[in-house]
Amino acid sequence: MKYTIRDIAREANVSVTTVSLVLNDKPNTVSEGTTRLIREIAAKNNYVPNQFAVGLVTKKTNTIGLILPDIANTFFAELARSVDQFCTASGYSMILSNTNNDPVKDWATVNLLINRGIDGLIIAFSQDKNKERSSCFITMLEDLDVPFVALDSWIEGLKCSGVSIHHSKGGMMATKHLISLGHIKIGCITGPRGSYTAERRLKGYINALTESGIAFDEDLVAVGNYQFESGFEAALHLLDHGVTAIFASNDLMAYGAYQAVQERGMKVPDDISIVGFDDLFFSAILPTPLTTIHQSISILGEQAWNLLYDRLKNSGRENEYHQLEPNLIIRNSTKVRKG
Amino acid sequence: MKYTIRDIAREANVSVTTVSLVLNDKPNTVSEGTTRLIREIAAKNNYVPNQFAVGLVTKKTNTIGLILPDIANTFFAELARSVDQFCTASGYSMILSNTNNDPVKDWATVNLLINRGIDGLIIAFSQDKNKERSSCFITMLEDLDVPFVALDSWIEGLKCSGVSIHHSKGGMMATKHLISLGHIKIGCITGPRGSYTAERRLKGYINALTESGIAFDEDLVAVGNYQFESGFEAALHLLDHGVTAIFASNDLMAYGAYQAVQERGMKVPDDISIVGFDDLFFSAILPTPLTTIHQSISILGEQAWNLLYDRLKNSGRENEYHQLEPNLIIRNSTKVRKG
DNA sequence: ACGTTTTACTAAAGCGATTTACCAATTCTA
DNA sequence: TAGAATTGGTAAATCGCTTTAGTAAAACGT
Repeated sequence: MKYTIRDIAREANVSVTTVSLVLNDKPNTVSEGTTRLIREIAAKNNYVPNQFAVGLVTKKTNTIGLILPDIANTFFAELARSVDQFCTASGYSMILSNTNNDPVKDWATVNLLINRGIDGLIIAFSQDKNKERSSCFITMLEDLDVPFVALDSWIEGLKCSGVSIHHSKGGMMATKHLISLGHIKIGCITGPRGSYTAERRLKGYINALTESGIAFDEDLVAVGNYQFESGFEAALHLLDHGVTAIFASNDLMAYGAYQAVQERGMKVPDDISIVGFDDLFFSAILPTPLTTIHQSISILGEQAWNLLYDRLKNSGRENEYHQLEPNLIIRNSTKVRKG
Repeated sequence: MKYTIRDIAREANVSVTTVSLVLNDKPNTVSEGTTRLIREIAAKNNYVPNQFAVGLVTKKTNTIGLILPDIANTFFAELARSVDQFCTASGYSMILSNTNNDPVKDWATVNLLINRGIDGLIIAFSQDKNKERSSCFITMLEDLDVPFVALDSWIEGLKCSGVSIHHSKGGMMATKHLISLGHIKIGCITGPRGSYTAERRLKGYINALTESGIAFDEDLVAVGNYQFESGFEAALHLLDHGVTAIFASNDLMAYGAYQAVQERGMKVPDDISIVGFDDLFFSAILPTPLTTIHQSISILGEQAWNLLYDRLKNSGRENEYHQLEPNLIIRNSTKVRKG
């Protein structure tokens, strides 16, 4: 049926112990000749150990879980690729789960993956408005016996390791850039209420305004859901309030804003300046390339993996939360205010 | 340490066999009282069977593998979401692996996943120019004891189930559209040599030309690699050969072609018509929306899952290969030839 | 030359489930 | 009332690996 360690042992005329020792590079005293022979036979037969058997003994699966709110969003897709790349390089497999931004599914998925026997978990939380549920979730996560790290997002109050861009600083940089161009009526399209990333970016926007002595105006904040369509709607609303510039909490919504500006018969950046957040691949190739806050997705993925890997190999680690420096990329969608 | 079936047995004063039978709803003759007792004890202690032990015996994990060449490509990202959605709805988990379009990694990944104990596999093959290796791969796949279905792509000669768009028909529709607008010097940017999808789409292009009595000119075919940058380079090359229209084998390369046209100081569609393939989300929101061949990604994912599920539940199925009808979406990037 | 190391390897006990084959007592059936 | 069927279970093998505790023979030290 399947080629097992026993078959190698038989072929090499040694015991399974010897084979196991050699193939796992465990300290041993097997002669060089035998070692080579075993390796050759294993390679020739394309031997791969049965992970159930291994896992049953070692309690390890060399598999991690990655929980993402929206894999179809380019940002998360690239994040998935990055994490996958680093974890496969370390000999781990990745189980990917998509939660459609549903916090209840976050919960369910964590449980599911735990019972599938993952060794660790990387999770980009869905937004959750429900404080009580969140706090149950926190308890459950902190009681988990597998290590996990938060990626991109975070739940207020959760003690854990994680990595994300410095969202509020990013929001601040974007807004200050607009202010430096002479804009005063600056609209903000935020992500969904209850989303950690959205709240932080909004915070940055508000801080920038305040620091520059511009009064914060509730009416200039429109709530989106990080999707294109919602950016379009929100921008329409802001345009009606006479803004001359818009800070969109992600690029996708910024694209929606472009469309809204066009709909109103105006032009980016001549009439309206727009700055986004994420720096998706498309932002650079747009006919009017988007000024935006760059997130280094591969570094995000790498650090998330490194944090998890540390804990996998060395359970007693302290929590670390890394915040990556945002990077303002100035392109053609922003310009000095007219008149 | 962990609560096992043995603990339940001890607590209920029965054998592990009895517990196993009850908890798995296997045909048994256990009395109602004992059954209830066992269930209660299991529930009280929050018993979850060790999946390694289960998998070691049953060889089932309720997990499938999805192998994709490039998760960062929006097309595949959406495909992943679609497959994930349908398979989680049926109680399965999905392990996602990215191969970076490396056929050697296809091989390795299949083996890896098999040994991780997946029950089935959905695979979008990487292109492979190496005929000999392909044929080894085919042998290996056909000998596999888990069911698999090919998605989007296919390996020449492989007997299997699968689903994809009708690539060549799509290529033909795109090209005929250009011909109907009066274009004669039509360039084609193909995907990588050896890629099934690329070859089929190219075939459609050639057939359209031939059927319309236009001589096929090798010089008007430029090879890309499905990435933006390669589309840019290829288009530059084609423009040098005086084409008035370009059929790009995917949208990403079509975006590259837009850029090349701009670089040459020309305009889409006034000077150059462009048609793509995939109909990514972005194609519709571009300032000059792209005329393209629409693929229904969610149907692709659904059908792939359905085919696999059929085999999972009912191993004796015959192979089926579904080809989805392509759909030409006419937007603003194509126009009647000048002059 | 005799004890000690080192070298090269092995037997066997798990890991935690499933599953097959069987058993003893009770209840039917003809 | 004897044999068959049913009821209510169990023992033990097995899945494929890791790991501990050896062992026999060769090499070494003095």
